[in-house]
Amino acid sequence: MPQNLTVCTWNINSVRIRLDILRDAVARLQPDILCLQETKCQDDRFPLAAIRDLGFPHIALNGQKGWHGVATFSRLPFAAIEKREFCGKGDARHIAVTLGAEAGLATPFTVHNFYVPAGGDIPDPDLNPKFAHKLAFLDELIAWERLPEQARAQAHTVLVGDLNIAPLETDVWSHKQLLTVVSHTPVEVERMRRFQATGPWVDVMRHFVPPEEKLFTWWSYRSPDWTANDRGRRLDHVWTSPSLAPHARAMTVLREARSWERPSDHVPVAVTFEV
DNA sequence: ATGGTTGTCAAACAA
Repeated sequence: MPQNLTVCTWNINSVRIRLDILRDAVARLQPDILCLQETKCQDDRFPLAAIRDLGFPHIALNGQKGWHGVATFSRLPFAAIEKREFCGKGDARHIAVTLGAEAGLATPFTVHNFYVPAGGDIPDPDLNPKFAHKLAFLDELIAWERLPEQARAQAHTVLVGDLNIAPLETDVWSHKQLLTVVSHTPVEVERMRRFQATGPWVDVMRHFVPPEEKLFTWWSYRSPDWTANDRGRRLDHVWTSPSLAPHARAMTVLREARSWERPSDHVPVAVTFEV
């Protein structure tokens, strides 16, 4: 029996102060698997009861005090949870969950949830250690041996998260003006493409909104009115293994969430798969 | 060209 699985990703920028709009996002998107980034909450302070009340009994956490942090919630049970550390810094920037037979799935379904370093303001690794860290993080992703090739071909895998890079010209409000702005510089975009080629990973959001059209998931807080000239970027992504891409049925970028009370600067993105 | 805002945790720092 095929079933629909909706996977949602959202950089929530503090999970504890946004439980109300988290509830609204869940009501709108009805995800089966919800991946958050920038939870800014250590694991022993996580609002587990509130998440369970939203309909997610299965919770996988990788948090730290004050900043970063990722979390993945599920309506269906996990067969496995895995966390990876990058750049030997102890940062909480990745968690993966796998759903299997316990969740009623014949083919295991793995979801990687990433929070890639933002990279600071100056796009020069010699002058800016945060940009150097971002590039080193991407180099580790490129070198990441996920699965043997044969297993990779059969597995259903999703990679979501705030990747902090807008690769296409239409992923930013002005390609020309952002070429020297961290998130859209050629050196980052080139590394992202190399990482994408290792899967290979399929940019499934662009199966629903063609690459010729602008598509954003983030609008800066530093603008008095985010709607005024739509100066956004697509920093949040949903990638799939080639085997899973044809199973994608729908995609939503919940733009309205940017206007909710006390919003995150990112909005949720959801993709529904028939598996 | 510059500065603009938000969150953590209580002074800077990160985004």
